[in-house]
Amino acid sequence: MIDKLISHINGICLLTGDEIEIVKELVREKKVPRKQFVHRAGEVAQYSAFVLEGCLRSYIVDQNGLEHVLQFAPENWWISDMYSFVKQKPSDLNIDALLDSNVLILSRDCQLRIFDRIPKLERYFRILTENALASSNHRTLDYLSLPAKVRYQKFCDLYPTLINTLPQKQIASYIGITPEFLSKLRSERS
Amino acid sequence: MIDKLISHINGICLLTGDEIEIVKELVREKKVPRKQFVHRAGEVAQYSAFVLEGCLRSYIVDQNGLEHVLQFAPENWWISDMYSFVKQKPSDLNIDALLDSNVLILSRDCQLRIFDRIPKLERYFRILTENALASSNHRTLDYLSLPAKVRYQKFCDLYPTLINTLPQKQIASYIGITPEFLSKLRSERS
DNA sequence: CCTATTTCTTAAGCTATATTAAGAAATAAG
DNA sequence: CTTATTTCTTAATATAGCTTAAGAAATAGG
Repeated sequence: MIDKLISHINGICLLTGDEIEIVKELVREKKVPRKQFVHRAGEVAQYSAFVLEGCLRSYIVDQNGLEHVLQFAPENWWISDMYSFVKQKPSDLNIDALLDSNVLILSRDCQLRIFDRIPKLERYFRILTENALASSNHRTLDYLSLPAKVRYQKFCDLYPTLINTLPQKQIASYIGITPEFLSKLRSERS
Repeated sequence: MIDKLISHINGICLLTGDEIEIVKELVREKKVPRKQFVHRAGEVAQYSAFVLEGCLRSYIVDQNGLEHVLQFAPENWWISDMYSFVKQKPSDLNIDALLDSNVLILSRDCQLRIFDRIPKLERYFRILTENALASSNHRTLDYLSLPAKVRYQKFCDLYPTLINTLPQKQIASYIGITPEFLSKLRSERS
């Protein structure tokens, strides 16, 4: 299973056999049943998680008790509370499993230590973070410039797998509308 | 002037005298008068820019001809079309100057070469990108969960300098509302 | 200084999306 | 299987924020 992570890293920068062994020692495999938390609002994020199977999400709960999804992490995605993980301060993100999942966890300590031992991995994470920022920028601009229907269509194009595995409620939350309104959009033809 | 960049880098990871010289050779100073473009939609982003004086912004123009601001970059901020800069593909962001400005520009080629020569700088940019992603996540969640008035108040708290130097129009665009509606919000008391 | 341009304000009417509610359908969990 | 829980749908009503328009104020640039 851990080979999924190795393949992912190798897709960005090739590791030697020794380096692969080091990586394998740094991460820990963990089962996360549906609805179980990987990180709770108010706590300092200890880990970043790489999803081997299943799907996690990060989200906040607002003053009215409504949830707002920041990120979905299906197979082969990393997920963390970036702010809390990097600054080692509490923030208000929650991370939990939407499906029974299996993940690898990496602590910030380990990550920082590994950056000194294997600069190639600092590069790997730099590139992942650059890509994540580019995607996030794209999402921000979509939110600023497009009506809900178009944002939904783009979501379907971008994440066709998620459309079939996740409740519509979660997708509505991600694109920033109520589930009732998404239901209405979907019932319109074209 | 270029020392502003050196100080900024030193605030994150200390450079040796030699390294400082190398950095100085890689960037180029450039004046950017108000309204002049640093990057145009449809082109491949050659440069990332570090603002020494003035203020730049990145934005898109939507189908209706309306502008939507992704980022402001006052003094000591980096700005680029991250997607285009990283992938070396065209995208639809524009970057121009809101005030007469003075910037340092760094090409992607130079940046990648410098990462191999001075790993410390790969670290510097990794950290900047992590912080930018954390901020972007925050903005996304604010947009999903807060009404315009609160988003405006948070903007005022976060960027007090910009409130006084930039046209309200630009700020309205950043927080995702029309200038007319921002004007209305501002006229309400409390 | 003077003029052109850009920005800001106000207000009336409009629309995309939210809220509430309640039943139907699907799914989870004993 | 059966029941409880969660999710989805529909529809009526409400509202935050948009559009349009037009004048006032501020600013840029000759």
